[in-house]
Amino acid sequence: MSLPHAILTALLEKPSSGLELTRRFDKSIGFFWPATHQQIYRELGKLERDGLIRSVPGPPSQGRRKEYEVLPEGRAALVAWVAESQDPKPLRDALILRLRAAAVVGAPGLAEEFERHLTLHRAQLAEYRRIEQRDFPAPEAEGGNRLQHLILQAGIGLEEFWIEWLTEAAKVLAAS
Amino acid sequence: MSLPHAILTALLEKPSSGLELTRRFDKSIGFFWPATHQQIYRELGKLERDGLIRSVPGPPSQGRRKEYEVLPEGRAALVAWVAESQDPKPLRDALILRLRAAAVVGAPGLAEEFERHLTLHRAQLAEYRRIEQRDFPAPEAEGGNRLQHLILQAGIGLEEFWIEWLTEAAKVLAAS
DNA sequence: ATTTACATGTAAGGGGTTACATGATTTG
DNA sequence: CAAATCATGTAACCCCTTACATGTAAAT
Repeated sequence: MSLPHAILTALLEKPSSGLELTRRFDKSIGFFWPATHQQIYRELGKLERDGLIRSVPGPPSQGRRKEYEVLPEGRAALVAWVAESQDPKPLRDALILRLRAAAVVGAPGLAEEFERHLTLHRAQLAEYRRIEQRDFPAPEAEGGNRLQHLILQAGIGLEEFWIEWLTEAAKVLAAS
Repeated sequence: MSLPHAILTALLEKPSSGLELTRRFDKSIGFFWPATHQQIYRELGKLERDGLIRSVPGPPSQGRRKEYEVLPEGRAALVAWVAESQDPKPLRDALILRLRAAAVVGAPGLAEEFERHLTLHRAQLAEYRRIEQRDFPAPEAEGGNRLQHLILQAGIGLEEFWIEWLTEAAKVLAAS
């Protein structure tokens, strides 16, 4: 039940159409909850049926832009969801799994794959750092954007971890 | 397509029945690719139909233990999969999402949730450390179990990251 | 014999991924 | 007016999750 609440969050910040939401996801919320336009349209339909959002009035027709805004019921649902008790989802990582398989059947070709992932993670880290310098140039006091910075720091920390681990693992793989 | 290869890996280490596999998953491969017995039985059926594994002969009947072993085709499929080019799956984390929502609608109740997650991650880290001391007491030379240790270190490093980040975030939430 | 544990399986539903379809608007 | 772009939507498939169902073997 995360995607609908991600959409409510985005719509509260700024009422938008489905395609706008898709684009905004691609450069902010999508960093930790990606979604395609198909998912987003489907959820927008459900949220409207459930009375949590509404589209601003106008002649309904396919292909015509529809702007959505959050209703009070939607905001209340989001507040409730934030405080819910939810266990963390267990890790599920295919690359670690492949390393595990390599320990059994051998690792030809896997070292290159680790190098490739290293490059991707370095690029992602660079993007996060760029955003950090743009949005948080100075040490902030208390306030709303302190939380935003924490979120970005989670992304940065995770990428740093993967880069460190992949570097060590690539070294071991190259030696084997 | 990760689960079938996880099963092939486990079956190569030791031919097993479905229930045995489920239990072995719970304390090794399941740490980074969890699976329930329903998933495992389904995949075992597919893998057998595809000719990658076989069940040792015997009278077929429901409720009777069936032991599976990997065929040469199965091993070949696993080797090919290890060397495949696969992009890393983007992060998808509900707790970060909730923090993002909290930055918009407020954070009542979220601090407790962060404390709870902290406890869970500390417990997981403790379990990993216990396994590490049991399986890798001395610094190893090169060899197969160097890869196994790397895998465990990934789990440890991730838990350490989350503990560090959750601690900082809980501090900020408490102050807000 | 009945209960308990073992073992395999079915069914329904949710969410994500990919490919495709269609209408509306803008641009040359 | 033709093409490109914008915008919304459908359909099929796969995997995971949860709840439930059924048969077999061992224990008392």
